[in-house]
Formats: sequence, structure tokens, C-alpha cells
Amino acid sequence: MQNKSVLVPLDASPGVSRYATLAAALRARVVSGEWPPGTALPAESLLASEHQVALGTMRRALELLVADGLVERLQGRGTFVRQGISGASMLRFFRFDTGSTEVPRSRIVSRQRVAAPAGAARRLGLATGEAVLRLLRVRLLAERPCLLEEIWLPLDLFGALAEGSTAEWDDLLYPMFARRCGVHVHRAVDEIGFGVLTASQAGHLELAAGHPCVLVQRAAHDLAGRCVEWRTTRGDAHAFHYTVTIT
Amino acid sequence: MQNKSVLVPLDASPGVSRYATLAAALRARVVSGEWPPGTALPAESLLASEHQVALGTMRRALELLVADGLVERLQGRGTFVRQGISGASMLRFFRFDTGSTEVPRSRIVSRQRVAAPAGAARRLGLATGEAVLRLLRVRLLAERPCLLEEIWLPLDLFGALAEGSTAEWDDLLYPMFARRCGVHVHRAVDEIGFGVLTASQAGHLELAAGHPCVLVQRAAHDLAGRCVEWRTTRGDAHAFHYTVTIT
DNA sequence: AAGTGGTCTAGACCACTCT
DNA sequence: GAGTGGTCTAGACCACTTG
Repeated sequence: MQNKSVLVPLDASPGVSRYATLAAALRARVVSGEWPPGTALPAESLLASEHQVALGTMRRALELLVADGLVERLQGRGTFVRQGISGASMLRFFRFDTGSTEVPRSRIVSRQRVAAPAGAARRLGLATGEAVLRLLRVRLLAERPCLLEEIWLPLDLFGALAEGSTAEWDDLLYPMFARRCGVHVHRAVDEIGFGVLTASQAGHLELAAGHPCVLVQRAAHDLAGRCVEWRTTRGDAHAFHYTVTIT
Repeated sequence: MQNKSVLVPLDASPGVSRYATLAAALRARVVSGEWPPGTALPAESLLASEHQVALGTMRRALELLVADGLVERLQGRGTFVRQGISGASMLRFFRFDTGSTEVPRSRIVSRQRVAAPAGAARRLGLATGEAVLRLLRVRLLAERPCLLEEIWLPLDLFGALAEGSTAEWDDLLYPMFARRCGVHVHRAVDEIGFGVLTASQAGHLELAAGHPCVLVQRAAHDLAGRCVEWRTTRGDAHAFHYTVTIT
């Protein structure tokens, strides 16, 4: 029987499959922090019996969470809440001829605690004037600057980054966000556009003012969907390349 | 039992699941033309009994074909071989402020039957000098040119387009390719880069020579994986925008 | 050896689309 | 009403990881 509405009092929403309902319930528990990033969920057989559904139905629900990127499943090990996005490097939009695929070095040019201007506030879901951290950061490959980033972070989440030396910061920010601030970036939207460098921007990149550049504007979100970072990345337009496959 | 190697003589490859093997077999039959684009496959129950597998196993195989974009399944109707790619408009890379999302008008500027130059031949998998069709095409929104396209087609497939007026050609090429030449574009790879317009290119777009532009180079493939079109699209870099979501 | 996810089976009923 | 794909069940065994 598909809908044992008598035996299963829970949510027999019409038009919604059981596994979709289960997935939503599990998603809520993950987002609530019941299973923090990196921890394992109960075994599928346990979850199935707890929710009184067949194993296959619970598996379908878990597959939805995998498709969402919320969890990952490892044969023989378990089902784990993902730590955060992985291959989201800005470098995937550029091709700098350094041969290797090394992680670019990172240099924090400036760090300011400021009142959020309208644009950043809007993107971060804050009121104009709320306290934010503004970072200016240059990324280098083979000692040469290749990307310039302006990063806006809500201070209520990233207070731990407002003090202390920035010289020892990691080259990769997101793992550091997780370790030092407990912020896990789970989803990001990159919007690519074209522009021209100001004199100041060009200086950081060792290019001429007015040089064409590609702009990548990123809004990064945590598990709960809150925007936790707003970032604008600039790089030489001539180094830009990106591949999309349609099917 | 998972591997009835005695009862099922077919391909008991180690390390490969049954449904993956089934999917490969079905894919081969689709590619061979046994079920042309637009036609329905036999019902999943038929396929399952024919291949002596459980329904669920055959469904898993069909899901793989769906993920490939090879077929689509419609509840109550059947499983159909896809006609071709759908939302692959070049316009998704640009934002021209015309408000609407109309299909841009198309004007064929020139059509030549030529010997393939090395670049086009390589992309199309032809020998240099083989006969190809070269099209120059302008796309217009609200009567204003927005995109310039140089299109290379192998003449052995597209002979039907070499004769007759180009004035009555459709605004969308792929449906016309299917109707008039029996060529179905199922997969395309777009490679995006940055450049600058030559005087001649700029003229077609009503821009100045040297104006920055975005280049989209597309290789389009049919069901069997043959490259059937090589296209270079140019548009004003300032109109470029593209969104990518990472998770 | 115990526990996990991955594959497979052989049924059942449901929702939808056509005629 | 007949036929299609979509959902669900209650089992079984396989492949892999870890103690």
C-alpha cells in the first residue's frame, strides 16, 4: 500500500511523495545542527525503521540530499554531512600560464571593520550600517598577482577574524572560516561580468589602469541559506576562460 | 542472486553493475538509430522481461539514460528519445536590455561552400580541405544587431542547406538542422573567452573596431558523438553576464 | 566479524495519459 | 479501460571499510 494513512499519521500531504517528505524532514534536522558538518547520520536501516518506511524509500530520500549537496555517502563508511563546497576556486574561471594547478598564495592587503554600505548590506541581508569586515586580498601564482578580491563578511559571524595578524591566514579562506568561526560555506552563486580596472585596482594586479577585466561577484551561503560572504573578484580579461557543457 | 552467471550469459563484467551494463546496451541501440529521436522506447516492463531483469533494475538503467540527456520519461506516456538540446541559446551568456526574452531574429550575412581550413577541420574531425559550409550570421534583438556568428558545417551532412534562398531560414538553426538534414544536436560544449573585435566584425555589430568582446566557441555533437557544428559567437563584452551555482 | 552503503528481486498499488 | 511511468514494500545478497 502506498499511503497507510491510518498507520502512518505523519504528513500524508497529497501530491508529495513519501521520500520527498522524508528528505525535507532530514534536511531540517541537518540545518538545525542536529548533525553538524562532518558527522555521520544514522545508518539508513536505522532511519528507515525509525520512520517506519522501507529501506528503498529511505534511500530515495537520502539520494535527494546527495543531489542537494547536503550530504555525501561513502560505501562501507556511512552518510556524512558535507563540510562545505570543494572545487569552487575562482581560478576555474581563469587560465594563467603557470603550468601547474597549485593553490595560489594569498596576501591580505587590508582588513577594516566598517559600517556596511548599502550594496554589501543588501547582499548580506543586513541593514545598511551594520558592522562588517572588509578584506582586500591579492592572490598570487608564481609570485605574480593574478586576482584581486574585495570580501565583505558580517561581523557577528566573523568577529574572530577581526583581531590578530592576517599574515598567518590560510591561502584558502573557507576551511579557515569553518575552523575559526564555525561558518560552513555550502552553496555559492557566482555571477560573471565584464569591466575595466581602476588605477588602484590595476596597481594591485600589475596592470595598466583601464585594462579590461572579468568580474566575478559571489554570494556564499551557509547550510541554513544565510548569505555569509559577498565577494567581488577581478582578473585580467585576457586570462578568462570557462567551459560549459549543454545536454 | 545478483549475478546469475549461469542463467544470464550476457556480460557479467566484474565491477560493473547490471543496470550500468543495461544502460550501455540501450544507449548503443539508441545511437544506432534503432529508436530515432522523438520515438518511444518499449515500455520498461517489456524491456525488463526481455532482458530478464527486475523492473527496478531496468528503471535504474533508464534513469542513467535520462541523466545523460539521451531520453526523457513522461508519466503515463512513455520513454522517448530526445529530439535535441533545448535551452542552449547563446543569449544566455548575454544581457541585452530589451526587456523581453524573445527569440532573436536571424540574418544570414554570407554562405560559402569552401575547403575546410585547418582549425575548422580539426574541430569537425575532418581532413583539411574537405568540403564545408561556412555561414556568417547576425542575430538581432529589436532590430539591433547583438551577436555575430561564424558557423562551420560539414557539407556531407548539410548539403541540403547549400542551395536555395537563406532568407527564409528559421531563426533557430537546430530545429531546422533536424527537419531539413536529419541532424540532431544532442550535446554542445561552449568555451567562453575574451577578445577584441576586428574592424569587419565590429561593422556587423555596429560597434567600433577594437571594442572588447566575448567569444563563445561551440562544438556541437550528434547522438553518436560526432562533431556536426563548429561555431564562434561574438558579442559586446559589456553585455556579457553569466551565473554559475556551486554546491 | 560487524557494520555500512550498493545492487537486485518480485511483487503491489498509485497517478497520469490517451482512446 | 488499457497502458504508461512513479512510488513503495520486504526481503536478499554483494562490496567495502573498520576494528
